[in-house]
Order: sequence, then C-alpha cells, then structure tokens
Amino acid sequence: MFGIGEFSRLARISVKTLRYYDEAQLLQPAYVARETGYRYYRASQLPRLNRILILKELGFSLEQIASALQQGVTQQELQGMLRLRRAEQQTKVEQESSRLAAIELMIEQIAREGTPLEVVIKESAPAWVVSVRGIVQSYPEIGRLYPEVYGQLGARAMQGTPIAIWHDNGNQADIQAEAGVLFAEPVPVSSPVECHPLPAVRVASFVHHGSFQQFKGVYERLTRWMEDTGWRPSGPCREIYLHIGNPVNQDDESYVTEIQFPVEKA
Amino acid sequence: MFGIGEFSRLARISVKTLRYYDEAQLLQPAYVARETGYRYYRASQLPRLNRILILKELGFSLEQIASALQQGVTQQELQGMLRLRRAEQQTKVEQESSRLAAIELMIEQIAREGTPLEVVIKESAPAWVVSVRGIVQSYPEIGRLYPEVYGQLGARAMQGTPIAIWHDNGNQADIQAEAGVLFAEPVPVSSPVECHPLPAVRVASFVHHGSFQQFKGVYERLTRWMEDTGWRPSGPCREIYLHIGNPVNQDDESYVTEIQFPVEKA
DNA sequence: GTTTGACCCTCCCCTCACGGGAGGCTTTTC
DNA sequence: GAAAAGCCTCCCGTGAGGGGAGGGTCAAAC
Repeated sequence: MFGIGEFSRLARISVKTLRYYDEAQLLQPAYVARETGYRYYRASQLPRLNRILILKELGFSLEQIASALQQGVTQQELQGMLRLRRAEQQTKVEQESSRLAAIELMIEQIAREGTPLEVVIKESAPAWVVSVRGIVQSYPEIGRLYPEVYGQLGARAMQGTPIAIWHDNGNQADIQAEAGVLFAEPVPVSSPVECHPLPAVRVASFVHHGSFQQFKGVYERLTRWMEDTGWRPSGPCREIYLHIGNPVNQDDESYVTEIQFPVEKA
Repeated sequence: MFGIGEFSRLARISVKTLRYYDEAQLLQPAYVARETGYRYYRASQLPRLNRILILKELGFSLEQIASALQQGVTQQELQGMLRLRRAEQQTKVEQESSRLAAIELMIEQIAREGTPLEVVIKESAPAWVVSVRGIVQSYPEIGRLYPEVYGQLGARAMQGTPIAIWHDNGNQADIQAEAGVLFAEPVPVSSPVECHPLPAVRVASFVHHGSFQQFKGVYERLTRWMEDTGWRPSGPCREIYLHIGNPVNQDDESYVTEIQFPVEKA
C-alpha cells in the first residue's frame, strides 16, 4: 500500500489529479483510513490508472472513460466508442488544418495587400423582402427603383432595412437589379411590388464602412478573397444598407453596407 | 442605433456574447443609457466586431484580440502575432493528427488481438539504484544476484523498490543482468555492490498485473507495439517490482511489475 | 391612458480537468 | 519529544460564454 504521494510518483501524475479521480469515481483508493481520510493505493491499481490515462490521451472525457471502465462493457462496445471518437477526431483534424490554412492565407494577404480583408462566413438571417425588379445600366441607377417600393410601404418603411439584390453575374451592361426593403414578417403589397421570402443561406459577409464610390475596389478584393479561400458564389449578391442617408449621397463616408455573397465550397 | 437584440441578429451572434465583449472591453456599445443600462450599437461597429470574429476563428484568445485591436498596433506587429499563431497551430495540427493515429491504432489492435495494450509514454522518475551485475542463462536466474544487494542494505532495503535492468538486447544466452533496489537518495555501499544514478528518461511503460510466467507474451506484445507506434528502444529495459512476495514465486498472480523501455521516436 | 408582451438589465451558478493556496491534522524521522 | 514532511478538506481560479431568476423598460395595440 502506498500513500497518495508515493503512488503519484509511481504513476507520474499529480496528487491533485488522483484526488480528483477519486471524487469522480474513476479510481478510488484501495483503502481510506476512516478517521483521518488518508488515501492508500495498491500497485495493482496502476493498470486501471494507465487505462484511464490512455483513454484520456485518445481524447475521451473523464465521464466517458468512467463509463468505458465500468464492468460489463464489452470489447464491441469499446470498439463502438472508439469509432465514434475517430470520427470526431477526424473532423477535429480537418478543422484545425483549415484554421491553419486561414492563418497562412491572412499572413500572405497582409504581405501582398497591406491589410487583411475581414470577410466572415455565416448563415444569413432569414427575412422577407418587399421589392421591385428592373434593369439598370449602372449600379447607382438602382436608386430610381426605390420610390415605388417606399410608396407602397408608407410609414412601415421605417422598420425595414433597404437592400439591393444583383441578379447579374458581372456582365457590364443591362444589370438585373432588385431594390427592396427587409422585414421580419411578410407584408401585403400589390404588383409590380412583390413580397417574397429571403431564405437563410450561407454567405460570405463583408461590412463596408465608407462611401459607395469605393465599391469597385471592394468587390475586386472580395472576388480575389473567394478565389484564395476556395469559396464559390452560389447565388445573387446582396447589399444591405445598414446605415444610409436621405437623400442618398454617393460619396458619404459614414455609410455602412453589408455585402453578402451566398457561397458554397468549391 | 440598434438595441442589443437587433444588433445581435445583424451580426448573427448571441446577446450573451455581446455583453461579454462589452465587459471584456473588446466591443463597447456606442451608447449606454445612463439610467436603464440599456446598450445601443451603431452599424459602424460591425467592422470591428467582424475583425474580432475573424481573429477568434484564427484561434486567438479574446485577450490577444483585445491587444491586437488596440490603436497603435502596426501591420508588422500583427504579422508577428500571426506567425506565432501559425507555429502554435502547426503543433496543434500535428498533435491532433497523432491522436487520430493513436485512435486508429487502438481500433486495429482490438480487432487484431482482442484487447488493447495499455502502454503509456512518460518520463521515468529519476532515482538511485543499488545493484550488482552478473551474467545469467535465463531470466528467472537473476534471483541469485539479489541476496548480495540485500545483505549490504540491511533494514534500509524495506524502503526501496526492487528492480532488474537487462543490458542484453534479446540474445538468447548469456544475459547481462543488473539486480538492484531503487532509492530516492544515494546510499553508500561497497564493491561489488554499486550505487549509481538512474536518470529520468522517456520510457514506454507497461504495468503487468500477473505472474512472471506471462512475461514472454507480454514482451512480444510490447515489441509489436513499438513497431506499430514507431517508438524505438534507446537503452536497457527495466523491470520494477512494485508488488512481490518473499520468497519470490514465479507463478504468483498477484505480483505487479512495471516494465519500462527507454524509447525515442524512430 | 393603459396594458401587454417583447426586450433588456444585473447577478449568480455551471461548464472541464484540474492547479494554487489556506488552515489544520497525521505520520515519519531524527 | 520535536521538527519536517505528508495529507486532509474547502474555496477560488481558469475561457468563453450559456442558462436562468428576478425585476425594470420600451413600443405597439387596444
């Protein structure tokens, strides 16, 4: 029989850990002195401790280890736990690898362009959009489509967020544009204004704080970002005007616009 | 200005997280109502929030992010942080990959041999060993070397742990054996008994709970384990008799022996 | 003007696998 | 017999928030 300190030196594990495993019912001392509470261990408990340490190294939680060490667990069940663990660990390795890739991309990006581009991948919020469509010759020209939408919304317009949806794919002329306002709930409207759901999709989101005149450069960088990261556009791009003036000013630097590209992994 | 709930929906992040970032001085609301404590955010705070989320995705702690977002941090300093992070992340990926390999090895081992072998890699405890050397024809024959050691130790012998060190490399006959007792402190002895330090080295440790007669099979499995895992013996193997009887009985199933193989990565 | 329901606040406890330390017994050693 | 080492329990801390209690506030609907 060993005192806890001696046993901890044998197993090369801390006394604190041994006490914790006692409390967690993972490894209880062979004998505990009634009066003093002193813990005493036997050498024959080392194999169990080693089993615990191995399973811990494999990434199991102490709770899982406790159930794996219970009597009555068959090798088949253990195999099952291991296979589950393997699947988890595979995703983990993938995650950490892609995180490493992201770090390396950012290092390269700063070296190349001076500053990183803060693009976030997220799920867009589902919403309803009240909008009209039209064909415009240049991007700012979308402005002429909004009055019709706002006319039908009246006072309600204040509660929504203006949005533009670009249905073209980068062709120069004849841009299919959709001018709308976002709401949480559907709103009844009449033709040519329509109300349709904007489903939640995975988007690459970039928040631009500055004037509309900088959009060209922003889109170029975004396109390059998608090439670098391997994301591919999977739908029409959206511009959400989080902060904007009335009337709209093309060179107001205080505007805040979120650009959302629906994306999928190439 | 948005309430915290609306802002959280815009950024697709929880209200709890926003409050936590406020407290952590990472992202403080543009305005806090004096009386009610209500937090109000501006759209122009989204870029900062996105920067936070990106750095978090790269694996930085919130504290590191806070210092990275401080004014006065240059792109060079940011590059430095990123390079550090990359190095950490590389080790992380390696760790997780080798953990995955360990899981797969164990799955295979169970499928092949029915049960896993609980080998632990650890640093052996540094100690002093009081011992004699001799050449024996078979492993159990080492027993005849101990009386000389015990004779010199007298009553002190009770405080040490018996150990055998095998200086051969698996040749059949003429085994170079060292029979000794382990102590924490050096002990004065006279020839042919010697006292020398046993340095701490990295060992593959297996605790065998059972009789000495099973050693042959145990060593075979251990050898296979080392082949499978890519560890290579780097010194003489040790047997530490953690629980043993007097007189020694070759078939006592209650004995507990730790087998330590000094190892290095091949 | 009131009411209702949504929104927001602070405070406290929980996670997981221990580590650090305080304050006080017990065992061992000289 | 005394000093030193060993051991005990209890409490608090970690990081990045989540869950919930209990209570105040806001905006729209009636």
